[in-house]
Amino acid sequence: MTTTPVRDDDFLRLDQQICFSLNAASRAFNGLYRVVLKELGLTYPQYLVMLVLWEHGDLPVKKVGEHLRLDSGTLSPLLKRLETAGLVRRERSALDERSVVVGLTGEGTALRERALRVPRRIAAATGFELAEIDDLRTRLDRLTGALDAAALEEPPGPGPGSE
Amino acid sequence: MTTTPVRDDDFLRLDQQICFSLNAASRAFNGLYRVVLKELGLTYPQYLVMLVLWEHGDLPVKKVGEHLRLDSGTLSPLLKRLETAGLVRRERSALDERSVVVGLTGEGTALRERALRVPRRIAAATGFELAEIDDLRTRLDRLTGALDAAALEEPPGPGPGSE
DNA sequence: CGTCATTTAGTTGTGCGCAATTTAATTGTG
DNA sequence: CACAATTAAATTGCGCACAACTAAATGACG
Repeated sequence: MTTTPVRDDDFLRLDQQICFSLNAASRAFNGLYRVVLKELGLTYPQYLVMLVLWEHGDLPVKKVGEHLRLDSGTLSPLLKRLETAGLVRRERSALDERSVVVGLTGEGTALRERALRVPRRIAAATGFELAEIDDLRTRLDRLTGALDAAALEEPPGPGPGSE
Repeated sequence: MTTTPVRDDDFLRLDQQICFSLNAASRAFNGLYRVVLKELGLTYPQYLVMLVLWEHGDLPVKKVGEHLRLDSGTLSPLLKRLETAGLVRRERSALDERSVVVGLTGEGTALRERALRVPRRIAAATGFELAEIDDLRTRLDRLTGALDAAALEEPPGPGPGSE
């Protein structure tokens, strides 16, 4: 361990920096997407769902959730809105009646053409080089992995091997 | 311009990576904070507000919002919950009756002692060196600045050209 | 075969984020 | 002083994220 000695007091301020910065960046992204996606009639999470469907084709709700780290509590109402908008269809799977398969309608498929313009506008807005974006993405993914792992270890007991 | 020629098609996938990674990291952070903050009875946004108050003392709602990039639509109900929890007090300013000053109660001030342990647990969970966290923070802040600026320029017109 | 655990969606409830609107106080201007 | 413009909070409405729970279908096992 290369733990640099830092007083809790200082740490509390450092902490605010990183968690807050990440939060702010995420919301700033969201704000820009809101503007750009408005003309497509999509919210940012809806756009993410459409990206998944455009890339992978028809998928059960479960699979969509795995791609986006979202559960049915979030996806069910969201997909219902996409269905109302005429972009997707939902049908019970014949093979497994528990599963609901989400598929693109013609309109949903067609929307992809208009969505192709979105990423360039977003990327341009960041002012970052592609390489830097990629580097940032790598670090963030590593961070996410570490945080998820930690969240699983935190709740049960404060030490190794209780219960 | 060092624009690497990339097809819109590829771009659409790259795009999913960066926006999605940031979103995922933010939610992963949120999840870990949820676990760690549970014993303090705070949500993550409430924790951010407390951090601001601990650092700056009593502040009008407006100032709290400036520190956190949040407006009264978010802060009003949040502060009401903190008030109900007995952590803060809200009083109309005598000098400017429009303004509501948010102040810590004794209980709110005391909570800081217990909160001092939080950052270390979070930082440990990331598995990142302090230097790397700081580097990441810097990049994210730059990103946020660029995105905010872009969001202000986007809405008026689609720019030179299209439509 | 029947029973029970697991899996998959959906529902409910709470809280956040933000746009749009409302209300009240303050400031600026003639 | 009167009156319009601005400012600060609060409220309303919508959508997302997540925990907790329900309902229905499937799979495992004696």
